[in-house]
Amino acid sequence: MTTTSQKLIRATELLLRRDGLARVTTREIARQAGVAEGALYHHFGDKAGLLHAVVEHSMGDFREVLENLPLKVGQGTVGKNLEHMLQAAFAFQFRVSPIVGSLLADHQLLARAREILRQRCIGPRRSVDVLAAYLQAEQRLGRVAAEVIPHSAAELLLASGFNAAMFDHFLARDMGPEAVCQRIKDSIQTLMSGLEPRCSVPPTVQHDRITER
Amino acid sequence: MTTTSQKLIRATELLLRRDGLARVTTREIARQAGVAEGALYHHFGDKAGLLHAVVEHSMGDFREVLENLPLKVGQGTVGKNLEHMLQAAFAFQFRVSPIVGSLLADHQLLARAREILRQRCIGPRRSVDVLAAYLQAEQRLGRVAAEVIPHSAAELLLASGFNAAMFDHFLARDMGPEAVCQRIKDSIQTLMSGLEPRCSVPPTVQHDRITER
Amino acid sequence: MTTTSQKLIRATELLLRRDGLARVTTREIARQAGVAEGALYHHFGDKAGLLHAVVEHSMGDFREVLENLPLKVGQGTVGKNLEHMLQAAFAFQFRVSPIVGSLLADHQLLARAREILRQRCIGPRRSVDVLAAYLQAEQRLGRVAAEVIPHSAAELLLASGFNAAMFDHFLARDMGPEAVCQRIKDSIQTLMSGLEPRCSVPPTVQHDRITER
Amino acid sequence: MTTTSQKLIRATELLLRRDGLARVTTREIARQAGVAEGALYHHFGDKAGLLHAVVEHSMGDFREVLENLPLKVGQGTVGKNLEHMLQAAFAFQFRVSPIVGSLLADHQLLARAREILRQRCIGPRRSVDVLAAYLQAEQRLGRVAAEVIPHSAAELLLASGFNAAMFDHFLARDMGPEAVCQRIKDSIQTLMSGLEPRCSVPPTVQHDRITER
DNA sequence: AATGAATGAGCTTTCATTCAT
DNA sequence: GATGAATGAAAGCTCATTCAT
Repeated sequence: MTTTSQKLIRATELLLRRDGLARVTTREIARQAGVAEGALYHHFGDKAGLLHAVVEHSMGDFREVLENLPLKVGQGTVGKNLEHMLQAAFAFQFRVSPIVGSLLADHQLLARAREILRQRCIGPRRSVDVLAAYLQAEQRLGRVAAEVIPHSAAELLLASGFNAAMFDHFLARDMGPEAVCQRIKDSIQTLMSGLEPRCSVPPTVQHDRITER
Repeated sequence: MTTTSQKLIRATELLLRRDGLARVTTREIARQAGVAEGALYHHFGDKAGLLHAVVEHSMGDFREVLENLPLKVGQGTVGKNLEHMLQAAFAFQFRVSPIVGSLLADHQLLARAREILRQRCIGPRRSVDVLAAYLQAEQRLGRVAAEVIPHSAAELLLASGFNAAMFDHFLARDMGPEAVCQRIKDSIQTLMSGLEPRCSVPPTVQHDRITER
Repeated sequence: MTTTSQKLIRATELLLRRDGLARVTTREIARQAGVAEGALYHHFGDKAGLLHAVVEHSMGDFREVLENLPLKVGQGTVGKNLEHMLQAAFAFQFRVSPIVGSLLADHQLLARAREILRQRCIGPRRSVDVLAAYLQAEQRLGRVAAEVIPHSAAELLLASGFNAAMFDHFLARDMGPEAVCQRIKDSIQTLMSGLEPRCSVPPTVQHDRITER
Repeated sequence: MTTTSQKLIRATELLLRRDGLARVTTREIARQAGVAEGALYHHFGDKAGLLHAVVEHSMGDFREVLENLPLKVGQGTVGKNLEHMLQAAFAFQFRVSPIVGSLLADHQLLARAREILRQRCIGPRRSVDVLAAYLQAEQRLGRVAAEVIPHSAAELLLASGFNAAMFDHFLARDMGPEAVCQRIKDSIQTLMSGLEPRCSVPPTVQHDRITER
């Protein structure tokens, strides 16, 4: 059985992605959910309340993945660990991107959202901090190069996913899951190896695998 | 002398950053600019027209920097070239971030903006492509490691700046120019060196390549 | 044991005085009474039905006092008889003032209330008539001056109380019982003696007892 | 030429008297005034603002009459002076009665109205004070009986008019101007002469003074 | 070119009322 | 009798846009 609140949250997610907050009216949400407009106010107080419920719902298992990252230090390979984390991050970022965009368009909503995120220790800054801490720990074990600035690397990795989510949204394109997966792998490979030529690797090897897209 | 259109564009930029599009009314824009509401319609046709004028105005010299990037191939150092490009990119991203947010909140506006950007070859995809082409060229010269996936590296670098701009906006913080400059340098250093320990570290530790497709 | 209907009536009286009908919702009434909203409809049919029950309940012993007034003709003093009657009238007027206000704001409710009052011979006009009849009877006995217009005097006396009740409500002040009592006594004294100087009383006597308030 | 604001004020007065505030919608006001709903907000900010404009407009020349009352001390006859003042008072009270009633139904509006009245020194208390001061001055001249309590007499007189206005409204009756005029004259005559039989009646009958405090 | 009063469609929100449990 | 989630009509209000001056 789907409850009224669930119907409303699902309808809102759908419409937000399709039309953008500014075009999504409470009337339309109720219609799409197949319930009366009043139900929205009964369950969520107001439109903003519903929006925040949608954000919560969008978090999925990202939080859990974030909490477990510290346990991975020294386990498996750094690349695999990063990959797992970024998959979860991207799923989250993809779901919230329509809302984050909308919040930037309304600073009143934004202020309210910021406060909620702060209270729950789940803001964007926190993700960066957790990832940076992980990288630093691996650095101590010698599994990450000493020259690396952990915070900077963490930003680079997470920004990549967030950016991709925003672009998908911006360009109204919809990468399939395999494309997403490959994009994440590519980012990690690039960041793992670094731009500077390695001493041992002769620069004679030409490769061109990534150019046709 | 400041013309009426200039006054309107400046007022809009200010209010967009301060309050977000959803809270910015034509009345408020006119008041802030010190002109009548009707003037807005004389000069820009409608509110969306004004918005697009603001985007154009926000581009600054970024376009020029982008055009000149191919000429830098093989010149100076890769790091310096990237740094110069990212500085200009960030300045642009910082200015447009309030507008990008607003566009994501209103897919009708977004569609119109997308069309304009496509016509002018100035969309976000274009920046990535130009930067990727630059990196590939440097790679052919051996100034960038062979394992690097140019497109992926370009995304990583630009995403970093865009992300930072969005976060500044999201968190209502305002990094000073020096902090911005340092952040960009850090990103480049991190990406240049790569996460994997360099040759000096005994190469016995095998790291998993994530290239299997 | 307090029944559900009693709880609802009390809650309504309280909220009506505190917030005014326009701000009193059925939900709030139910909450204050500690019962479900539906109960209101079981017991009173609709919100207007509840309101009329509150009016009935507010009548207290005023009706009885009114009925007994004719029996007082020629008994005790005119002043004491009037005082007793006005005390009861004021208590009633004080209780109904929030409701009278509300009725004046909604002529649909008002029409319904008017009908009920007419059927029960308890409208405001009836009070004036009863009091006027009493004064006329006393006039025949020579205990009230012959020049007095009984209906006019009755209006003056009742208006005074109604007015005071409305003002208490309007000014959100709350005269204590002693102040009310004194005000009624003053009104009666003033009306008893009349404004015109009495032949026998020399106007040389200065008095100033009432000026500091 | 009738301006938009004037049209709105007139329409509101009409509808308020006919239907009561709770039944008067902004849509209906605009329709009756023959202007767009937005005009209401352009000129008065909100519905409450319009209401206050209606009150101001309803004041007519009452304020002026009130200001001039002190100049009448010792002039003409007390009865005529009172009559003139009460005529103006009633005209005002009659016009505002629909609004006063409505305010009592909505304490939020009421609070705002109270504040405005206080700032303008034009509340109901002020009228009583001015009239009481007049009576006291006449008392010093011996033109009003020494036993009279000026404040109480002032209340009695003004309450009479306010009450009549409320009743006209409550009973949906509409006294013609002559009836109003006569009622006012009757009230004054009654209050001038007083209820107690005059000297011609043997003063042997002791009446109880109710002054003990 | 510039003005700003006027417009009115459409928004979010409220709340008396119903009805399955 | 009692409950309270669900309803949906209708309210106050906003704001991009027009147009006579």
